[in-house]
Amino acid sequence: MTDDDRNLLRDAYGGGRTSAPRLAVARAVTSLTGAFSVDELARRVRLSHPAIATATVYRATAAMASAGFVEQVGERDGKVLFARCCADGHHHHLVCTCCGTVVHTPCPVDRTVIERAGAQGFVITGHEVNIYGLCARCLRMDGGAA
Amino acid sequence: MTDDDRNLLRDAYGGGRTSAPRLAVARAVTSLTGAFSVDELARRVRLSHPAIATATVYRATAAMASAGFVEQVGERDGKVLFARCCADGHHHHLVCTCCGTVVHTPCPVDRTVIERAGAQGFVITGHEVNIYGLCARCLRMDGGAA
DNA sequence: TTTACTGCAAACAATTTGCACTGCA
DNA sequence: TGCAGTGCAAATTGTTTGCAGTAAA
Repeated sequence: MTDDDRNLLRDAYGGGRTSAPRLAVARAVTSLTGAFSVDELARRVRLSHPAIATATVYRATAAMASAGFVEQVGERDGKVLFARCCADGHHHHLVCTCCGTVVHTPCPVDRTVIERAGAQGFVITGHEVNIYGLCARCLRMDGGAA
Repeated sequence: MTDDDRNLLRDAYGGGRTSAPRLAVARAVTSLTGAFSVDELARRVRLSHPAIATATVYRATAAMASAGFVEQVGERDGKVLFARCCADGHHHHLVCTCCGTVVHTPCPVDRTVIERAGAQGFVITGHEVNIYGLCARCLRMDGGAA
């Protein structure tokens, strides 16, 4: 257990104990470049730690989400997608439907929408915005393959 | 079976047979003013037709969605929310988290977001926008109650 | 007569939870 | 030593599906 490991655990879980499974899950998250579902994360974790249970990965993911280390960035096939998120402030995510690459985007729900809602007596309390597309790399591969 | 019923069935399912369960489900949809989950719809249907199975309501809802008679407008408690939608063109929905009232709103994912994505080599292929809030009526009741 | 539609129940899959156990602090 | 964290397996829950029966066309 290095200092780096301790720092990672603190960042990922906002405190708590330093166990091997939690470290393995946090490392797996940092090793993934884009969006992932919990079971994809669990599969990745098991490459190096086959004994770690899926429930543990779910619990660790929930802890990381509440610590703000990962964010929910949409869903695919009925599974929730998460991604590591370093960006500050309110923003949303473009998720590549091919490789899962995540790009930040400012919130498109702007003053106009809020005012128009207000004009109808509606007060907006929250919103979900998930934008899907293809990243530059996948576009190239798609073009090359097709 | 009146002509109105036949018209409703045609609108709701885009054709197909005129059966009592399908008519009951379509009527229940028109009787609901806002967003509903499938099991809420099923409960409503059973007020008048207790024998109609949940699976039938799911199948009817899927048929109505593919006919464009209802649209998915978000989710709540892990359940997909649908609503009757008469609006044309691309738009999204403001859903009152209190009573389910649905209000249409233009798509906030505008040129700016698309261009910014394009600048990063990203081509947007789709998006989900669900906006939640409180409608005028619920705001008043909330204010009055609190 | 054909077959779309239905009811029923079982299947499914993502996620959560109960519980006893382990090992970090 | 105490309790957070874990593994395992069962439970939960929204939704789908297989199948045989019914009824619309």
